[in-house]
Amino acid sequence: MSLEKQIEDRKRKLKELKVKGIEPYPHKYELTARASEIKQGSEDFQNKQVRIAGRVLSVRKHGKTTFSNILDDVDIQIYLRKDTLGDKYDIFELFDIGDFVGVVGKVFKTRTGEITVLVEDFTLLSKSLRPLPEKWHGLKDIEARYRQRYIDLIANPVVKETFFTRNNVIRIMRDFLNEHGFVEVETPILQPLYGGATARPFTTYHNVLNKELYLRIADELYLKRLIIGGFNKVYEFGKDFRNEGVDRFHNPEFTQLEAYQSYADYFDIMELLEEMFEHLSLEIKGGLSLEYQGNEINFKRPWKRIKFFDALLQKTECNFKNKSFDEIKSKAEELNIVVDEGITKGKLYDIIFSKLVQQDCIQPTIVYDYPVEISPLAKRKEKEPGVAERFEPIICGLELGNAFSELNDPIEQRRRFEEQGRLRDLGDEEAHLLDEDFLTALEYGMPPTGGFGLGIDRIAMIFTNSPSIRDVILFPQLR
RNA sequence: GGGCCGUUAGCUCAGUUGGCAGAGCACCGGAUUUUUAAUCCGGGAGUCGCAGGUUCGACUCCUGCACGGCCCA
Repeated sequence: MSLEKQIEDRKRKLKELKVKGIEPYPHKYELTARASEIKQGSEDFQNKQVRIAGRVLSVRKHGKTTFSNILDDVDIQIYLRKDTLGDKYDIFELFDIGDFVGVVGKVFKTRTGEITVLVEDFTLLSKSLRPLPEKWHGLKDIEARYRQRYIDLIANPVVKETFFTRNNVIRIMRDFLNEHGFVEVETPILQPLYGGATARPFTTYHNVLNKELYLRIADELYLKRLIIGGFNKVYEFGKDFRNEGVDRFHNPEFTQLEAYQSYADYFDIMELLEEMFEHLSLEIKGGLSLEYQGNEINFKRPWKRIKFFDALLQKTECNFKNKSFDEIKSKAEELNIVVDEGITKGKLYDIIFSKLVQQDCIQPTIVYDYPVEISPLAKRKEKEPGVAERFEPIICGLELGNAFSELNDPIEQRRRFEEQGRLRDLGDEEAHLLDEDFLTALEYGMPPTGGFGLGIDRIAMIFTNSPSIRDVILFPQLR
């Protein structure tokens, strides 16, 4: 039957129910148990009366008896008999798969041992007008799963598990930081000037203020202002927005955790992150290892640590440190890396690194001491010109975040911004903007500080063994 | 931006060399008092992603477009 006819038929049943004086959309229903409690503690519930509710998933009718499964937090079988329900039994004829039903009845075990509620009374809680996907193939069409995630959640129970795990990741990290004396804050998403990352922004407009605003690409510069203001340890979970392509690892809006700790440097941050990931793995997986897309990952401290230029040296037998742009470019071409016209030295480093090194970092790896050209907010390394105190944690070839000893010298920071300005003039649209207000704040003095940003979606991918970022975002961006 | 693959009933999928549009589930009618992918009998359900082209004839071949996926940039 066509979809239209099926909807018509359900509306017909809706009318019939109303004619019989049944309200199809009542306001509430008192529960005494959840399906999961009944199933787990079945002995305690045996022969006890319960009130439960859920969405009808399947109906097996045998004349004067009917079995049905309803989906609460888990699904549970209910059993209706004409001899217990009398005339009311026939009302169930007007129920469809997808309807919400409330049930009063006694818990028992069927012949085959399945925990079941023998229905003594039932109530329509919400009439569904559209048919659900079929029961055992579920909903497979990837586009439909993303566009109509609510159906995906009903049809594919594993999806709910993924998002419970995502929730756990965030909760455990938040608890961890709270226990380590960090204070959670909220900073502006609408910013007059965007900064803190190398990316293009989304632009919007405030009518009353009559000015352009940007959706933040990072929280960094505001959190540092709070360090300047005297917060010793701060963090923020929030959405950042980057106006770039959409693929398996990128969604234009994504969740980031940023944290800053005063009097710390990037080595302290490395240890903090290692500890946090160990803790996360223990809490979620019950151990230090997990499988991600066929790779066995172990979070045990200390992680492998390798310097940016040493990693490149190992791969290419070429020392890229302190080389001129032309030297790096010709070496890249030698390595069959396509170099776009007008690329900057920093971008070139970035491409070579992600092509040659990042892919192969399967176990948790800390790559540190990045080229200063691509680290405009990180402190320069003492006695090592060209290198900044910056690291990235990489797992399964996935860049999970970014961390520095934060640059707190206002004069040096101004020079770095000015250098970014030159790159912008040469056409690099992702170069950082000079933020005069931030420089003013720095001029008041920022203590030595270590900080990090972590991509929460990617971490959720790893802990849920999801191949695509869209699997861990409830409503991912589609065209 | 480029390459490859996909789009057929509400869902999951077949569709042969270009020759009547198919199945299972779901749905509708009937039988059925412990089923669980219930079973049995009967039924109807389609803008074959969209727009062109080739052809006597297109789900099928060609071109363009849209949406999605993977890979590359």
